[in-house]
Amino acid sequence: MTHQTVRDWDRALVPTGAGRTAAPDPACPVEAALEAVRGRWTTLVIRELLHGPRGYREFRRTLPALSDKVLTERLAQLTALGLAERVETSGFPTRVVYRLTARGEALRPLMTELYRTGTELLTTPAR
Amino acid sequence: MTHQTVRDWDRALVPTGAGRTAAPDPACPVEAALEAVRGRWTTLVIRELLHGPRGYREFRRTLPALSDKVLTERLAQLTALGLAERVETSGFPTRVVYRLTARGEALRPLMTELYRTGTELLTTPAR
DNA sequence: CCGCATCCGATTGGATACTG
DNA sequence: CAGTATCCAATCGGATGCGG
Repeated sequence: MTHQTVRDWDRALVPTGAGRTAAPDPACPVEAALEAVRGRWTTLVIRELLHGPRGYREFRRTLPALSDKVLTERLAQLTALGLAERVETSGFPTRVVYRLTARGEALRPLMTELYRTGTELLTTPAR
Repeated sequence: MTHQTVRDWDRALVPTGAGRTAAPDPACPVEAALEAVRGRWTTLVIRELLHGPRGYREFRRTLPALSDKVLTERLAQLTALGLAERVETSGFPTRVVYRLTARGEALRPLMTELYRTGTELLTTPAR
């Protein structure tokens, strides 16, 4: 067996070179995924969007303690990442909704896994 | 069909009451999972630990840009959450290693999923 | 109805120097 | 070797007030 730059355990855990970073790097898949759910309230906003399109005031209703500023920031963040989009209906009165893009739907398995892992952590005592 | 407090989509996405929070809450599984991977360099330290036990200087070698301060913080954080443990061998010279606990091993599927989702996000164009 | 602008206190993490 | 301690700049997020 010849020398290999990539060891077996390395391949299993980080299949591509992008995962073997020596420092935080936006090109690392793990960083990219975390970027999408980063910040307080972000996963809550995503959860709402996973339930379906939502108007601004619907967020304010289901997440009462979320301020205008942070909500605006989160929607801008998700929009900038191409995970959600702002849709303005052409009727009257004009209605604005935010909805997940196909890209945003890619977060569903991650959210499920976060939920599953978190449940495991919460149910198994730390010590 | 009678009225239900919990709708079907709700059950699928957030199986238990803990997932239907109206604000950020440590008791929410998603928050609990994110707490474990929170902070710059954290997933990199976890990745190293998923490869096996590591000494302090091994971290400094494989993650050269990681400062003493943050490394210490991350190891303390993971230890406090019961995800890693500090093991001091009784031989001479004394050797110190950090290794994942059984609880910490629970993060492996999450790391894999973060990697998978991130790869999907990086390979599908935002627009 | 759907936000944006500003202020400000708290948290974060990098740089640097020091210790058992 | 295996960390601590201190300082500081940047980021984050809550409160409040304004605007199309």
